[in-house]
Order: sequence, then structure tokens, then C-alpha cells
Amino acid sequence: MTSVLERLNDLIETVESDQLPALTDELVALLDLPADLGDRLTITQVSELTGVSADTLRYYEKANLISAPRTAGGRRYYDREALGRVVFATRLRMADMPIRDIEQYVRLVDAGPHTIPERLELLNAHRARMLQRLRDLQFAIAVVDYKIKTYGGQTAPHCF
Amino acid sequence: MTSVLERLNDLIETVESDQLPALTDELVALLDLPADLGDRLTITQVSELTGVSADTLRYYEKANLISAPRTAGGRRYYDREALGRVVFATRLRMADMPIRDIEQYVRLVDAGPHTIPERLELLNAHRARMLQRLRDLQFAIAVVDYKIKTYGGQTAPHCF
DNA sequence: CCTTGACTTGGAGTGCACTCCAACATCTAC
DNA sequence: GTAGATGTTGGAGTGCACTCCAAGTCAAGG
Repeated sequence: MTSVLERLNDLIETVESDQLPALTDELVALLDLPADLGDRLTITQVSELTGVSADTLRYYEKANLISAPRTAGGRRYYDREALGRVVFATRLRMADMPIRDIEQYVRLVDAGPHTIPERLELLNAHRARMLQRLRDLQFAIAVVDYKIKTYGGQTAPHCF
Repeated sequence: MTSVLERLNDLIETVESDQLPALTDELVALLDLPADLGDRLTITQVSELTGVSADTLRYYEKANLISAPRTAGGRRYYDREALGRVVFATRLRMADMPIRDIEQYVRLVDAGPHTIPERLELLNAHRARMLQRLRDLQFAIAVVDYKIKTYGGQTAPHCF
């Protein structure tokens, strides 16, 4: 386990939900990002902080996943909250949530707080899929482990 | 955890490697497939047994992942070993191993037993990637859990 | 002012893993 | 022997998530 994961899990397990900090702040802390980030990050800075390419960030914006305001000269800038959105969207992508589903979630967020139940429903549904994926992956790892273990005594020329 | 995964893990943990049955037999048993499968399954039967579409089976053959001999009339048939190959390839795909890598593995198998060390290297390398993916997925789940938990006390209109 | 590098846009291109199709062949049951 | 299901091939099409490109704009240093 990564230490970041452990710390996040500890937080989730031990702290009352209304005492948990905003995800943006927490993730910024967990990811060891500098605390004195300005509120006007460029696309390249966000790219370097999150590991998401500038092209992908623009693509995410086209797909309505993340919006960034512009300077007078027409350039994107990202504040702490926008950074948090990027990080959260990246986690959902990491869990294979399709862009469309993330977009739907974003639409719900923008529609206001009355959509919170629906958002929870969406997150819970995706959580179930993630757990299934986790089990599949564990099964696949077990099969590979089985293969690795049995290779000691193999003799058949074409055995898999 | 699924019971199949548990049983497979038990097997890996407790049995001496040279006593483990052939993966084909074992998986057939684990997947609760009928024991009296003939040795001349049609593509549709394999598709139904494994959940891999007939089109995908043909695609895998084009990509040199699985080969199946033909009847006099030119139709594919699959024996137990071919079924095992399909199942194993599916596990590797389930773990996001690219088609090309599986193909490379198959090439090593066909090259003979002297490639076993190389095969093990390949499997171990992929195993490491699978474990990393597992950790990433667990982290993503933790972030979603965090979200789900904190939604109880949310008030900000645009919070993610 | 001018250069250099970072940024903008719309749109095209890529890679992957399927998935579908047409046109034809074969197998099974009646 | 014929209908209808099932199979074959090569090749085209799809969907997704990027990734790259050209042509132009903007910002900072000298």
C-alpha cells in the first residue's frame, strides 16, 4: 500500500464525515503539493502537478469535465478548486469511469446542491463497479500466480 | 471475495507446485463447467462457456493469440487445451495486458520449453504492473469513499 | 521593438480492441 | 434435397481517450 492510500483510508475510517477537510485541500496535502500554490496556475503548472498532459486538460475542458476561466489575454488559469476537480476527475478516470459519466457527475454538481442524492447514487453505483473490477483483477493476479508457481514442474512443450 | 478466487488462492498457497493440476482442468473445475466437455467444441460453445464473443475469438486467432484446427468443412473446433488458452488469455486481458504482450507470450510457448525462464520473467513483470494497478484502483476507491462520506455535510453549491 | 517561448483554437490523426458486414460455405433436421 | 441455422473469410466500421498539428496570439526579457 502507498502511504498516501493508507493515510486517506485512515482519514475515511476514523474521522467524522463532517470533520473531513475539503477534498481539494486534503488531496493537495496528501500529494505533497506545495501549500503556497497561487490561485492562478497555468495549464503547464497544473499538468506538472497532476501528471495530466496539457492536451488532455484541454480535451477534458472540451468534454465539459473541467472549466477554467481566462486571463485578459485569453489564457486558462486554475485555482485551488479547479485543481481539485482535475485531481478528482483523474481518480475517476483511474478507476475506468468513462468521460461521459464524469461529465454527468459534473453536470449534477453544477445543477446545485439538490442533486447531492443523485450524485451519491452515481458514486455508489460506480463504487460497485470498481469493487467488481478489483475482484476481477485479484482473480487475474491469482491465475498468473498459479501459472508462475506451476512453471517449476512443467515439461509439456506447448503448455501455457 | 468470490469463492472461486478463494479456492484458487487456497490451491496456490497450500499445494506443492508439482501437484497442481493443469490450468485448463483446474479452471474448468473452478468455473463450474461441465466435466464431460467434448474435445470438439464449436466457436459458439467456447463463446458461451467463456463469455468471449465468437467475433473476438476469431480476432484473437488473427492476432495469433489462439489457434484452432479445422474440420474437413473448414470450421474451427476447440479441445480442452484450446479452451484453457482462451481462458488464460482472457485473464491476461482482464488484467489489461495488451494483445501484443499476450502474443509475445504465446510465441514463447510455441518456441519450446527453453523459453520458460523468459515466460516467467514476462509474467512476473506483468504481475508487478497488475499489483500497481490494484493499488491505483484501491486509491481511487478510497477517494470515492471519501467523497461519499463527506457528502453528508456538504453545503457549498459547486463542491465536487 | 523584437525575439523566444508558452499558450490559444479547431480539427485531424492515432492506437487499441473489438464489432459488424457481405458474400459465400457447411451442417442438421425434416 | 432443401430450409434455416451456423459457420467461414477479408475487410470495413466503431468507440474511446487521447495526441498531435498548424496557424495564429500573448507575455517577458533584453
